[in-house]
Amino acid sequence: MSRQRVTILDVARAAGVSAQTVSRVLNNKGEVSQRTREAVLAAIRQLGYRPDGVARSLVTRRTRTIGLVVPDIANPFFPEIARGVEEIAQTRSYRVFLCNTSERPEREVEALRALAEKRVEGVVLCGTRLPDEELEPLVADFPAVVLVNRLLEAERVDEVVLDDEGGMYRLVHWLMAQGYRRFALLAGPPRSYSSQGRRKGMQRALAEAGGDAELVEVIDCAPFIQGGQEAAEQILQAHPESDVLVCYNDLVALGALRACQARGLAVPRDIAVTGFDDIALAELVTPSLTTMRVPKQQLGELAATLLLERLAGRIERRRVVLGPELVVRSSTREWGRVG
Amino acid sequence: MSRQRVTILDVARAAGVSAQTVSRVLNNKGEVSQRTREAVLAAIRQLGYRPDGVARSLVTRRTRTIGLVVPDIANPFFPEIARGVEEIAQTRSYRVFLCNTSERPEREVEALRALAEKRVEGVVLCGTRLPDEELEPLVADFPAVVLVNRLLEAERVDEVVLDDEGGMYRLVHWLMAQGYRRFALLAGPPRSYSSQGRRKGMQRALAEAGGDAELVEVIDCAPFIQGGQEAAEQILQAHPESDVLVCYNDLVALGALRACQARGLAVPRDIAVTGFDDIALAELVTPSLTTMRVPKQQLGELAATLLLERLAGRIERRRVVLGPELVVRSSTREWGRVG
DNA sequence: CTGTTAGCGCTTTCAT
DNA sequence: ATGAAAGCGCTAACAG
Repeated sequence: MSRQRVTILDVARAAGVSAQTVSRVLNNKGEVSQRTREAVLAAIRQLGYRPDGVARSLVTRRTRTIGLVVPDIANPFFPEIARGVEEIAQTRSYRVFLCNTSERPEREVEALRALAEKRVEGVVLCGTRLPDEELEPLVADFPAVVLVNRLLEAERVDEVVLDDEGGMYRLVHWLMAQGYRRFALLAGPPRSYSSQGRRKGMQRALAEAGGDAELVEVIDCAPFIQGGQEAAEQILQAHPESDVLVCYNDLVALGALRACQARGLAVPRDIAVTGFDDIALAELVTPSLTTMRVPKQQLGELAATLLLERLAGRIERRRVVLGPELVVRSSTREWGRVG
Repeated sequence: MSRQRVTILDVARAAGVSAQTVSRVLNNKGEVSQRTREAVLAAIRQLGYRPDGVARSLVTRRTRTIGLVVPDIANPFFPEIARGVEEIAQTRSYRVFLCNTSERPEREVEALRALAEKRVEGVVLCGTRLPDEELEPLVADFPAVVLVNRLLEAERVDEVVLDDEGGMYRLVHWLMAQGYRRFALLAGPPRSYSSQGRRKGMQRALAEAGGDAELVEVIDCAPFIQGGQEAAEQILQAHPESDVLVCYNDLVALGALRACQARGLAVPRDIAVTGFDDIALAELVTPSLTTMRVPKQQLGELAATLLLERLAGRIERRRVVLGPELVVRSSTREWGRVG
């Protein structure tokens, strides 16, 4: 393998034409006679020529590249989003830089800076922890930005958000219909956008119920199994009268399940547990989780679609709201079986 | 936000120096007086200048970019690998293109072509399905390639592989020590590298046992829950005397678990089930899975490390073999409790 | 310590 | 239908 790359000029010489003509057949631009086209193609094949995307990008000022920034690709919420983004991008010959921030805001900043220097045409930014005033100058560096599960009033920024509040409202509403009355909320990280929406949904549902149902306790927790387990232990200790642990997400719900098990409580007989997100785990654990399904891949597809639309020229901002869907499984009792 | 990018020349003019001097302070190269350095820095800040990585790459011939090709990022095996790769890459200021092939060989080819045009410096290629003769010319396009779980004798190619055979051998050996004698193998896709190794491990362990233990049936299956369930159903039907279903991976084992459940068989009392990989699910399902833990993130970290080492100048080829580790959980009976 | 010149590999513009 | 010239934004090489 030659370390010296073959360039468009080598091809031109081999085919006995100018570089310009080679460029034309490469890009199907301008008229080229059948004869020359074939000669050029033959030379390309023979030399194993591959156009240099870097040089091309420098002059066209397009990189056909976007960035995807996620807190943690190993968190089961994000791989499906990544797949959705990649899937759409690749249909339009875009490539995706994956940036993992390990949940650290400073690494978000760093990733965004690096992506800007790489001249990506746009960025899909998921679950950012950055405050508005930090985010604003950062997103201004890109021709297009789509925020997933975060709002920001800024030019050239579109948003794909989940209706967290509505989702939680419907879940709690349904739980009340099953006869549940004493709710404990394992609320997730207080500063997260999703967490705030889900809290509101819970509050709204309870407010509507009047004095009929009550929120026994709200406790913040890390959005992982461990966080859920610890939060649940506290709640079971302080408020054994709770009859359902409503969890920020499925991982927290798994932790809650374990805490119940550890105290010898049967789910859903003694106490119910609900999740949120519907990650793959949710239906595979025992008992399987009643949860709100978040269309994760669709979230990613939509984000990429909005990004590419804007790159294609759309000016006005768009915000798309996706609704989660109730999935009833075994971690809650069915209507009529409430004790 | 100005759509017209500010260039190094703008900075130079603003600071009253040449472009070269700006370049020097940007790259900390050559001596620059404190005074000018500050003037340049001030101009950079004031103009909001960001160096253009594309232009820079064109002249330096380095993109500080690598590619990561995976069959399916939503398959729980790969996100951790991706995290490992990204983690290492980012410590050296490299960025990672994520390419999802949806398990389709033609998309692997396409991804590799695109990465070559983007002039990535190297590629980490996971679980490729391409035959040697197709793979060879493709990898020749890159200064460095690391194959994960696949071997290929080719220049500038390093390999990170799992000791599938040894892992399966140890698992079966341990199962025999627990008293298991009639093995059924849900073997995964016959052409996969991992699958072949795991089959061999099983055969070697049984061969050593002499007539003491037997392989009741080997059945190929898709490496997912569904595939495992179907395969297990066939086996339970045709060979109800089997006393352990040894599964290609954890997902297959989950399918097997379901098939057992569907037939009213208790695991591990009536029949045992084992997995492979130790994805997050393995410890969360009921019964939790006895499995071989594959150090997935480490696989990714190692792959990226080898890649960067080669880019840094290493010439000789390296093959690193990682050993999986037995994790005993509840889907098998413990020694002494064999009925 | 700083500037000048050249050129990375390609496409754009303008001729012919 | 094809070619020549210019230049994208940067750094390498050399000069001073």
